[in-house]
Amino acid sequence: MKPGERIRADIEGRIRSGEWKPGDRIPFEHELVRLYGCSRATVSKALEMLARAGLIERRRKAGSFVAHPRVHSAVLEVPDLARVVAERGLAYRWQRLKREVRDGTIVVTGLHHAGDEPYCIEQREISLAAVPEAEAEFFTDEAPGTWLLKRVPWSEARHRISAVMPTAAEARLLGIPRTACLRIERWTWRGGDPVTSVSQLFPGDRHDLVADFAPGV
Amino acid sequence: MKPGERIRADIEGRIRSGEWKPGDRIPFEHELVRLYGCSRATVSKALEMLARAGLIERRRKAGSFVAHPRVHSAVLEVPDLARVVAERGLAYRWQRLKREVRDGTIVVTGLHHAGDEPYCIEQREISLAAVPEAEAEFFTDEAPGTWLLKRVPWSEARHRISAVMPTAAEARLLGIPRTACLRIERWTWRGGDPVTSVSQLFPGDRHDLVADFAPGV
DNA sequence: CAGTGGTCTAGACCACGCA
DNA sequence: GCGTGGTCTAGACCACTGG
Repeated sequence: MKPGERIRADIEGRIRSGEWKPGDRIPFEHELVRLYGCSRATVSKALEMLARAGLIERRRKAGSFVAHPRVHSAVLEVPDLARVVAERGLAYRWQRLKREVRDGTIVVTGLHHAGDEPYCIEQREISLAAVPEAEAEFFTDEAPGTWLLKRVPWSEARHRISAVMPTAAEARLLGIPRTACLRIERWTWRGGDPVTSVSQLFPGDRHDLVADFAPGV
Repeated sequence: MKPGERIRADIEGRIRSGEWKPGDRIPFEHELVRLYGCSRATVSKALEMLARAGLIERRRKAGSFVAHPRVHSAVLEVPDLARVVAERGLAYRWQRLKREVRDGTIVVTGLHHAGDEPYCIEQREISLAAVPEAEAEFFTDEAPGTWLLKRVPWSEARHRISAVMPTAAEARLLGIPRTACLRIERWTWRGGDPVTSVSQLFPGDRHDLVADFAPGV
């Protein structure tokens, strides 16, 4: 095992096992240099990775300390619908319902299907200022999300997840009674300018979201 | 500006502006060493940070490339309920409904209130094997989540978010009609052993979740 | 104001993977 | 094979900050 890896694994183990508790000071860099017989750059890099993973907190002059656990954030997987459907062994299909242009924005409405059943209602807006080539697209065969992923440069995004009752029209489209649905809204920017936004509506019994929190993994 | 910072900001700017597009190869490390007149360790560290941020992808022998954007994961904030309620300018209160012990597990049920209204039903399980001192706690004044955060060492967690209809009893507790609710389930482990799990049920119109995705920030 | 972490230089060896 | 990124050594200076 490489020296840096060994240091990281060793300290991580002591923290996860509870031997070193939140708030405890871990050895100074120069002490670790002596303990492990390697250079300070190696020790520093190992500590930096632990700090980035949220396991320790580094303070000038004071040293490095075992961080207090915070289960206040987690990594949310936002899976590709085609993949989710395929993983359940069902055929995926996109069905465009409507496409219109208003105020320099393309608005596309459609249905994602799993097998023969509707799975998700999607309403997508695309800014023509940000993605002018979208004007020539009709999104009949490919969902706009899939199309965008292949073309749009780097972006920031915000998601909002909520539980709502579907309108009568939405319930009809999804082929369900009026029961709880999960709504995911996503806004995407590029350099501060809006690129696209989407609202997806899932029957509550057919879709959920999973988020993991695992410091250091 | 420090050399490493300058390199990182420079490359990041070229990527975000679209000058360097996904799939493009960025200069080799030794070229950047020459361009910026600094050591390879500095260049390497700058590239490592960009790679960790997901902006570039590094491949041996081939070089480093601008990564393709993926909006497939995001950071989900899992806020402290007391804080959320306080931020809305309402009084927070915890009301324990039941506490029992079965199979080496404490099961606590209670209500989080915002102002005078119920805000969330919580059912919490705590493993006595992992947290023996919980046996002496009654959780009448403090929600078990708050109590645990102060005591339990590091942990891994998994969240599941879904939309459900409340049972008649749940709707009565929340003081709402039978309308869509957001359910958040969380399981927490320590070193692979279960520590606690919780199920929280919110009226759909009173709570939602926000997740951000901002590569490189 | 002493000692910490933060950052940098100049060099080196290695493993991997494309040609 | 050979050049790339991955990792490491040994040493240095600096900014910050806690005692």
